[in-house]
Parts: sequence; C-alpha cells; structure tokens
Amino acid sequence: MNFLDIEKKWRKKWAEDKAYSFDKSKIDKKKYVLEMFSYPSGAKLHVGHWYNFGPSDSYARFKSMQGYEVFEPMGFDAFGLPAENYAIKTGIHPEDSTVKNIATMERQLQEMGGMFDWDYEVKTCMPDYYKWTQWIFLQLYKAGLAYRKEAPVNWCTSCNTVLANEQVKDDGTCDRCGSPVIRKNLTQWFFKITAYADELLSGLDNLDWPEKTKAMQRNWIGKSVGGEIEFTCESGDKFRVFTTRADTAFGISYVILAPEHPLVDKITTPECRQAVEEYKTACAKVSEIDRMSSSREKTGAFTGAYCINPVNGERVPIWIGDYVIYSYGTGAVMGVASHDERDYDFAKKFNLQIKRVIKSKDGSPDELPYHDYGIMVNSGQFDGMTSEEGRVAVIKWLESKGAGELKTNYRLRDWLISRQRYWGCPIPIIHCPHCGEVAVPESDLPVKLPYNVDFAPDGASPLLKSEEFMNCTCPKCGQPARRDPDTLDTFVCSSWYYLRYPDAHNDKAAFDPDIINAMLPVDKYIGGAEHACMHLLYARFFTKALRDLGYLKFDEPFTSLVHQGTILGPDGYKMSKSRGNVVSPDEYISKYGSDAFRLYLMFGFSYKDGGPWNSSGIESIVKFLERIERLVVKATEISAPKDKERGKAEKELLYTCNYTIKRVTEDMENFSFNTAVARLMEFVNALYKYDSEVANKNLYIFKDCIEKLVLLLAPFIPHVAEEFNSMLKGAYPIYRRAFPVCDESALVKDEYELAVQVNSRIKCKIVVPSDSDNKTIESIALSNEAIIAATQGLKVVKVVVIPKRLVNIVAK
RNA sequence: GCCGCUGUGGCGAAACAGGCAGACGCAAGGGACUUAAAAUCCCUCGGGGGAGACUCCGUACCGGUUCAAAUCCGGUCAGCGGCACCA
Repeated sequence: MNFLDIEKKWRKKWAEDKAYSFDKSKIDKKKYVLEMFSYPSGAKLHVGHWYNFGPSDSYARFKSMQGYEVFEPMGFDAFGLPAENYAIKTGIHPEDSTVKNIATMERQLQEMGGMFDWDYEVKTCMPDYYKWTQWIFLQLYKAGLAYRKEAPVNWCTSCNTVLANEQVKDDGTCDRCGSPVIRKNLTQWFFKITAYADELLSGLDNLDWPEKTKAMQRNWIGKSVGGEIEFTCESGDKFRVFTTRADTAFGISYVILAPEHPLVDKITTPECRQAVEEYKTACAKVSEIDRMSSSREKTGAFTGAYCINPVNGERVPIWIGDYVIYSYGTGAVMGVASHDERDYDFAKKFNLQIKRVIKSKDGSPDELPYHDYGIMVNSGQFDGMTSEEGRVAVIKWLESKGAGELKTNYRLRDWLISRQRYWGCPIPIIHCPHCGEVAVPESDLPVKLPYNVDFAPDGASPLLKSEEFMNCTCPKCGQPARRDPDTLDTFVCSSWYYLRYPDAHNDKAAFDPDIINAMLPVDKYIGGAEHACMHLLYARFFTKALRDLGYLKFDEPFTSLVHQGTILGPDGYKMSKSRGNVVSPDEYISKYGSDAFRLYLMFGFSYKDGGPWNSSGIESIVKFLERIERLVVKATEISAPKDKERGKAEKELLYTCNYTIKRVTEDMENFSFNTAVARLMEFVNALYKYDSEVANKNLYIFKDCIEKLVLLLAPFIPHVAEEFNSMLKGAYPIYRRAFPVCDESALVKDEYELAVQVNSRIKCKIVVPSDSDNKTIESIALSNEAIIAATQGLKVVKVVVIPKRLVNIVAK
C-alpha cells in the first residue's frame, strides 16, 4: 500500500466534501478543542508544531467519534518582532514574508490531515482581525483599564531604541549590537491587569490545569499580606512603607527609599545632595536585570534627612538604595537589620544600628540576622507576643493612631503593552493639542497599519516617520492632530483570538455574544508550558475584563489545559538553528507519510514530557500499519453470517477487543497516547495469534474485531483508517462513525490467575473461579503443592487476600 | 536562596488508587521459511549464582512505616523548569 497516495486521495476528498465543517445546528453538543496557534516565523512547520497539533487533532477526532460536534479551528499569530527583525536584516517587508510563511504553513497543516475547519481561520495581522483588537483596546480604555504613564524601559544606547526584556542579554548589553542597555523613562501604555490580581489568583483553584502552571501563576501574581506604616519626616513630609513583618517595627534602624522616589529630591540636605545625585545617575545605568540580582553587594546613599519611627518615637535616618524597587509596594522600606538579611547587609556596610526585637520561640539558635517568626522583645507593650500575632497587632495599633493600615500587595505589575515597533497592531488613540488623548471613534476602525514605512530602528517608533499615518483630524474638535505612533504587544492580539474563532468573519462586531457564550469556554486547550505567565495569564485577564463589560458570561477562557512536552534535538538540547540540531518533519513525511509520522510521535514519547528526538522506531510504525493492512485485506475476503458460537479462543479475543476499547478510551481522555497505541498493538498481536492458532475460526467475530480495530485507529491515523474503512465498506467519513464502546460483559472472565506469595515472595500462580470469595481463594492457595512445600515447617500467621491481585501468606 | 517537577533495563517508555516491576516497542542475539536476500513468522533479552527445578539482588542514595513500597514518610544527591533584593 502506498501511504502517500492514499493520504493525498483522502485529503482531496475531504476538502471537496468539506468533511470537517463545524455544524452550528449541533452547538449543544459542541466540544471546543484548541491548540495554541502558531507564529509564522520559521517559514515551515517544525517537529514541535507537529507534536502539538497532531496528537491534539487525534484527541479532537476521538471526541468527534464519541458524538461531539468538535470545533477545531486554526490560525496564525502573525504580528511580532521576528518578522520585523528578519525584515531589518533582509529588507523583505514583514507583511510579505508573513503572508508567504502563512501560505506555506497552511499547506503543511493540510498535509497533516487535521480536522481543522479552515472556514474559521484567523490571522491577527489582517485588518479584519486587528480592527477588533483595536475595538477591544478601546473598550478597556473607556473602562479605565488601559492608561498611559511614564515607565522605565530598556534602552539601547547605540541602536537608540527600546528593547523588550528578552532582547537584553544577561550581561546587560543589547542582543543585537552588544552596547550597554540603560533604563530610561518613557510614556507607555498599560493594561490594568492588577485590578484583577485577586480574581486571577483565586480563579486558579477551580481550573483543570497542570498544577505546575497554576503554581507558576500564583508565584507570578505574588500575593503578600501585610500593612503600611506611615512615617513623618522632620521636614513634615509623610511617606509610607509596606511590610509583612510589622512585628519587627521596633527594630527599625533606618528607612530606605527607592532612588526614583519623588520625595528624595525634596528631603535631601544640601550636604548630601551631590552624593545622592551621583548615586541616582549610577543607578540609571544599571540594567534592570543586574539591579534585580540578589547576589549584588548593597549600595546606597544617605539623604541627610531623618524621620520618626511611629511605634517608638525614635529618630531614624533616611537612605536611598536600589535594592528597593519603586514599582512595588510604596517604593519605600523600613530597614530592620536584625531580622532581614538584606537590611542586615546594608546596615553592616554603612555602619547602621542593629537592634534585636525578635527571639526564637523555643530557645533554638537565633543568631542575627534572624528572619524566622518568634517572640517579640524590646517592643514595648508588645513584648511576649508572637510574630504571627504581632504583625497584625502592630498595624492595627498604628491604624488607631492614624499611622498605618492593613494592606495586601501583589508582585504582579500592570502589563506594558506599547511597543516602539512597526509590525504590530496600531493603537487607536489620537493625540490632539487641544483635547489631549482622544479615542478613535469605533466607526473609524480599523486604524490601518501603513505598508510603506521605514522600519529601520533609529530610536523612535517607525510609524512616526509616516506622515500619511501620523497626521489626522481630532474627532472631537476637528483640528489637526497626531496618531499614537506605538503598536500593541503581540500578546494583546493573542489574548482574544479564541473568542474570534467561532465568529471569525463577523464584520459588525468582534464576536456575537450569543455565539461566544454558547461556544466557550474552550473545553480543551493544548500548548506549550512556556506561556504560563504570559499568554495564559493575559487571556484570563481579557476574559474577566470583557465579562465585566457585559460581553461574556463566563469567567475563565480555558476550562482544561494540557501542555505537550518539548521534542529536543537528537543531542538532548533544545532544537535551534545555531546548534544545528533541528529535525525537519518533512523528510519523514515524504518518506513514510503523515499518518505514520503522527503515530510515531504519539507512540514514541510520553506526550506531556517530550524528549530527545530519535527516529529509530519510525520504521516499526510503518510495519505496524502494514500488519494491520494484512488483517484488513483478510477481513475483506470474509463474508460470514452472524455466528454466536464462542469457544475459549473467541472469548479471549473478545476480551482483548473490549479491553482495548476500554483502555484506549481512557488513555485518549488522559492524553496518554503512547499507552493507547501500545494497547492497539496488543490487539493486533491478539488477532494474529487467533488467526494463526485457531483452526476452526469464528470468521464473523474475527471480521467484527478487525472492523472495530479500524474504528479504534481512526483518530490516530485518519487517512489510512479512512482507506481501511472504505475497503471494509464502512460508512464515510470514518470520523463521523461511532467510536467503539466497551462491552463490559466481555470483560467478565470465568476464572482468573493470581500470584501467591509466601512472606512477600512469589511462589506460584493459581487459577481461581471469578466469583470466589476470599475464603475460597485462601483455601485454594493453601492447598497448592508449591505453597505447602514453601510453608513446610512454618506456622501460617496471616493470609492476606487481595482479589484479582494476589495472596500473601505470612508464615514464621 | 525560594517554589514546582523528575530520577525505573543498552534505548523510548509502562505500572489505575500501596498489591506479580519492566506492558508496548526499538536495538541486540538465536531460529524457521528461502538457492540467497528482502519481507514475514517464532524464541531469548535487568544483573549475579546454579546443569537444573530454582535462588539471591535490583526502580538515584540512606533510613522508616507496612503482610506488601517505583508508589507513602524523613533525610541526601543529581537533573530540569520557573521566580529571584517583592520588604
């Protein structure tokens, strides 16, 4: 059988028949199976795409055969930096390269034989899509969830451009030119994801997601419960610090502000000004990555100013230091050298006071710095209180004096969404000299991305150089105005694509809420784990925000999530061009066919783990397919009347058949594809055994089992199974046929074998009738010759009988 | 440093929920068919000992709980992923 020809034949027929069209009239039986859409940068599908899409598609087909109306769309996350960088390097326009890459990938995806419904294809770089990305931006903007503020960005001093964090190398230099990267304040757009921090955290509890991913999101959101303490400077200025350890407040030896804190300039004394200014300049040169490194030596400068510790009235010096992060908490911290390692290091370096206020609860060693919870000492009326009580009590006491309040902080920051880049979705905002920031009226959307733009980096947004784009009229006052020159982070585009798919061609709205509320949430979402704290978090935020704006009636976009593992290069490293260990699926597909390749991916790896590529087993998959083919050919030659005569061999065959059905069904549900395939191989082996060993075959049962086998195989090898199905004159298309259902009665055996142990060592196997009770099993075991021999001279102390498993005889 | 995950034959991996470790397959070795090869089919295949029936050891390492541990508990080591001066 020529698998390549067969695959081509069926793909042609499926396309002609529109076999995989989603039937909207069956929406009540819908199953929305979604694979993370891909980024068309590499020009071709790689093994990773296959590993994501192939087995997922088999799952979708399995659900379809179970009677669900499966919606499995496909599309492209088409804006983004790689296409732009490629353009900068080669001069090929990002739109041209992207359109070309998409065409290639579409063809390859079709060769995969996925049941994707291409009528719902989405490409984020097309105006009919990004029009609605802009529309959603405006809804968030009007709701106060999108705003502009000054924020530090990574700035390459040589390229004169803003860099994303991932473009800054570990040593703080530019990924492209190697020049130093500094932090610079620029006005940027943000989404207020922090408004949803608490719900994003609590919502995780009810999601069927990998625990690991949920843990990462929890970590990322970083809830910490504590309080704020207000300090008054001698100048009269007030500021607050955030702390989770108010129980240590009596041990404050200094307070420390972030260098960017607005109070710094105001309170710094003339004597200290020069040192403070020098320190601030030095800080700006340090990259964010360096600054965040905990191994760095503490640095700082004294402002010359003092404030009063509200818990004990002590006079406390005010320092600045870059280990305090301006964007977290209040941008100011109390320095308790005795009970915090960082403060301890700082105090040691600058010779500041170190005063113990916590001792251990049980007298265990509590050398300073001692950061564990303990008992409060040197803390006035709080002496003797535990840290757990004190950290709340001290804040509450301060609250009553107007100098503090309980407060919860999150590590999560607002999402910076503006990019000074060309190949992205334009931000639909107009800046008017008279009216200020004005939203583009919805009737004027989309704000189209112009084609003819010089996108070579020179420090400003490329769109600034397009006068045709920039100049516009203010929708409010009609005066000349300028457009926002930035584009949106591509993660904005991908935060709502799963909402667009079911209503992909709606030109009146981003989506029809009625359709979306019926189609979502996504029932099974499959994609890489690397998106845990980005795409998967952003998409959840969008869903919640759009729900609150009244467009959606569900809280979470993805009910159930599976991460496929990563297929590494044969050398065990992540595949990369620079390492030269990239494996292309194409050569295997053109040699063995896409079904064989898909089946190999499903059998050779544990789906959620992945692992190094190794092609040594792929030929055996082809042999497996040929083995099945021989059975099918045999079956086509059989025309036996229904025959209920069942001997031992038939019972055994039917047992294997139904056991296979049961296990494959369970394994598919769990994405445990490798064991599902193993069970199918066992079934095939059993059919061969029956065929060769049984002289007087029940041909009806034999043929029936082969027909079931083909149905079981349909999700795994869609083309080849369709061919087998047609050879057997089964109804077309096979994926609309019912997946076999296990006949539990066939799994009931008259008798079964179980192992007998003496002192936990297996001595023999016995066969007992299936309905035996424990007593019967025990007596059969004890009367077995091998057991009598093994217990000779010993006294049986205890007999443990586990039906269907084993018997353990404890003898001394 | 913190959080999470993983560690099983020569290899990819199985083992539901404490109950026969290594299913299924690759590689390897042997055999049948063949003039020969390919294809196909059959057998062996964790390690040690034994002629053999058998027997001892074995799931990273050390200890514990249990009639019974790859699985549970405590500790150690190694690898992977994430976060990392978050107060």
